[in-house]
Amino acid sequence: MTTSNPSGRSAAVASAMSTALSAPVLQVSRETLRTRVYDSLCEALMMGRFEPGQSLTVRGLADAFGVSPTPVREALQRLAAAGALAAEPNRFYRVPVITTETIQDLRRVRAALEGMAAEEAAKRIQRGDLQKLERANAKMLKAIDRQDAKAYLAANESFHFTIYRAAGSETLLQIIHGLWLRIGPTLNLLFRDITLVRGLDDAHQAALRALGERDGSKAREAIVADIMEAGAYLAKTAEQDR
Amino acid sequence: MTTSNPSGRSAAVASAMSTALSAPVLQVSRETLRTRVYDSLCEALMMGRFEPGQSLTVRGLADAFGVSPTPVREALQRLAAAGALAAEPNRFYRVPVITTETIQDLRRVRAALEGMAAEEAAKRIQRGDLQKLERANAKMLKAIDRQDAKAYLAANESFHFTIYRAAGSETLLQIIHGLWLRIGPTLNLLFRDITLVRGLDDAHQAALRALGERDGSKAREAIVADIMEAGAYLAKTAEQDR
DNA sequence: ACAGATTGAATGATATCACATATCTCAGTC
DNA sequence: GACTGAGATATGTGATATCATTCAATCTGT
Repeated sequence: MTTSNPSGRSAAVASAMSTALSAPVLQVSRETLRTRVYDSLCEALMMGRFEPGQSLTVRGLADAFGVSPTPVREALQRLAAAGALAAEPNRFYRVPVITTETIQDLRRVRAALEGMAAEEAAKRIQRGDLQKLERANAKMLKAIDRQDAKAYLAANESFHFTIYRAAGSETLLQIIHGLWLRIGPTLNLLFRDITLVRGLDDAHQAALRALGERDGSKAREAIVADIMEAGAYLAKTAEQDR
Repeated sequence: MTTSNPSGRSAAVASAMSTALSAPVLQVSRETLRTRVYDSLCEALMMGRFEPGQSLTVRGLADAFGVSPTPVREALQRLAAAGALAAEPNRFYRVPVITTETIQDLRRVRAALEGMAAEEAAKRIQRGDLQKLERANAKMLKAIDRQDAKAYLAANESFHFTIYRAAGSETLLQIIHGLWLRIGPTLNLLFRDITLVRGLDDAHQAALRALGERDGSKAREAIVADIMEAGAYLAKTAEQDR
């Protein structure tokens, strides 16, 4: 056992981690081990491979990744500093269980920042990015048909971040990424077992159209609507859980 | 010598650090060493004790703080991840020299987020916080009279963050703090040697009034104006330097 | 049988050590 | 005199060892 969490899922997760990391990317990269670990953990969080409340231990992950505790601890610390993990004093790191208040807080900030990014993206987006958006959207529709939540969420992430990258602001991109890291586990948990419906795609369609027409305020509106919709759904489902 | 930077200021800075940290805060705190180091470095960055371009070394700071390299390395890494320091591979950490493009980028994001925080603060701010704002403002005026840039900047920071804390969003607060960390060294450097003028206070007066009247959009406007003004001044001065 | 004390295992934090690499210094060479 | 390259030095990074703390299971006394 790599961790002591009650759900007992971490061994499986850890082995997934291990394979993810064991592709050493044999370029001349200046990539440090802790960066690799950090990136792997980010992806795991974003893809919902960790459940809220699950505990992560330094040694457990170090074994899973096949590295020493040092870079793992530093990656965990960085995630904790960003609010993506909760660090309990002298205990373990934990995937945070966020409250509905926090969800709403995040939603407000996301709406402001991602809306701003979308508006900016409308001015600068290139044809290639628009095509990329079309493809991501097509993937989402297919995922809905197959009821494949994982593929849906991956395509959704790709769709959004293609837009945000197009905004050309490194600052915005970093902050938005940090926000997604926080909401990711909870979002993905809730999406895991539901039936995906076509309606979820409306806001994306609107965003796509607005970006194509280079209409900044419409693009903003569409993204904000998407965030609000998902957030409302999330809050509703969280409410039911209690 | 604790570092090898050409300006040769780091020894003095380091000793200032040392005294800052050597007050061990003998509470039962769960505070870790790396957190203490991180906080000290944050404050140093915010107060302009480091110049853009200055290099910081793990071992140098460790000596200055009287701790082992480990917690220092982790604090530096965290700052680098937040964009408050630049990490040069197998070289040293460096206080970033930011471009005017980055300044404008930061300014846009700051305007959106700090404006949002001010608007929210207008709804929720308490009488006690308003008094705190008055005091901070009075300190700023006194600092202008004395031409004391350091006191001015400290009071300015206190003023702004009192507002942002009043907004009641931990998410916003963290992000804004991160943005200030990035802009801090450059901002403080430029303010160090100028003659402070009364006009700098206008936006703060307007913000204070708007918050007192609980007028959210006016409060937003005032804060945005303050950011834009300072940013324009900053860009102008940076332009002159070339 | 039960409540409190105790001990042992697990964990994160820190210190120390080892290593690869980038930069600098300064002979030696053309 | 300028340049090249080997060695020295400084640096961040990663691994390992040790420590303090926490928590839970066990033990003990009533």
